[in-house]
Amino acid sequence: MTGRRSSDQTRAAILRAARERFAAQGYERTTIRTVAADAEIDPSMVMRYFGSKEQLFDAALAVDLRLPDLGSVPAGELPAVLVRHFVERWEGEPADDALLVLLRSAVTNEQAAARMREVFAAQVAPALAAALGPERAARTAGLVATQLLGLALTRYLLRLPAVTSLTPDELVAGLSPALSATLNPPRG
Amino acid sequence: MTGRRSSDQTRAAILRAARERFAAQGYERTTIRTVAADAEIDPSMVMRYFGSKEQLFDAALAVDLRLPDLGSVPAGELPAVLVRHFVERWEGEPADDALLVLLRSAVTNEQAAARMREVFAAQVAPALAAALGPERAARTAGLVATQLLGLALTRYLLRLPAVTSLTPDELVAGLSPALSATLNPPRG
DNA sequence: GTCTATAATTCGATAGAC
DNA sequence: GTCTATCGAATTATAGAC
Repeated sequence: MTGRRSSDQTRAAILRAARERFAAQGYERTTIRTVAADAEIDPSMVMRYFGSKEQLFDAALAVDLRLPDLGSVPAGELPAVLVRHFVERWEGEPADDALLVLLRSAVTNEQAAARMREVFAAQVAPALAAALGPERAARTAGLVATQLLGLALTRYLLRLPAVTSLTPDELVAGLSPALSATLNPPRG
Repeated sequence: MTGRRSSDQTRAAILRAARERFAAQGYERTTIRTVAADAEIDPSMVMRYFGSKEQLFDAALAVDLRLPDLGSVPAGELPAVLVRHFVERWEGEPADDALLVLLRSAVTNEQAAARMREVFAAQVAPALAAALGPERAARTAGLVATQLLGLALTRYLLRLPAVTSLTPDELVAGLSPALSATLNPPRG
């Protein structure tokens, strides 16, 4: 037993610090030196544990949306359940840096954009298919993503006052009709 | 008359090259050297004309959405007009780098995010107010922005296959019901 | 108006002592 | 496992010749 942290503790501390920095500053402006300082270790330890800045970034991009089984949600409640799940995911305690890292980085970094497409294909699309059936899911998944990611973009990244000023309940009430219309477009 | 380009030509060439680079790579990965190479001049000329990389960036962020007078659009057609305007704005010829620079940069750069909020307040909000009246506009502008910017995010930045696979007409048809429901929420 | 040369930083990555 | 020292590369920005 030494006074040093275990490998796992050190590794976890580095990853936590890296996610905070990547989330706040993006890939380029985040330096291994500042991550190491946040984790209270030597910069060379970051290289030792993760090999390179790019591999550290890749580890920070791992995200689990924790979507519930949408197949057991009554059809009429699906829009509200979706909006509420993502709002709570973004604003829960502790704030989820992994989600922020992924979205913020995906906009300027092709490696992260590819991960975003993977997350969508592996987590969002199947969950929607369970609720809507494969055909309707295939037809509407893109538009659902547009609205849910649009919310994250304007509220958590751009911080448009017109969006940040809304309460979570107002967001659910305001966006559910739009999602509902997307899933069940009116005849016309 | 010399063989050299005029001041205005040189300045415009620099700005055009800068927008392309900022749009494709974001602020940090864009270097004055590559911008100068694209514009076929010496890097020091960029400094001479724009003072610094940050001031060049600021010049590249100027955007005019060219929104039409929404007050003269029949209420029922407003959603489709909005979606079509922005899709054409993004996909028109030539591709509008200024718009891409602004959105891409605003996600990781506070200077650009502030500009995005300014553009929203100065161009989007007044146009919506002309169509909907000040009260309804104030209530729905944030949700409208969520959907239109969400479209740009998923289609042009993240390039989600579920969104890029849609044609412009399919986008208009698919998103109009959602916008319509936002502007005229069903009683409930 | 345009270019050369270079100053002054900063960063990722490596080698090696302990 | 942790740290010191440093290399090599890249960048913004400036000074000054022509």
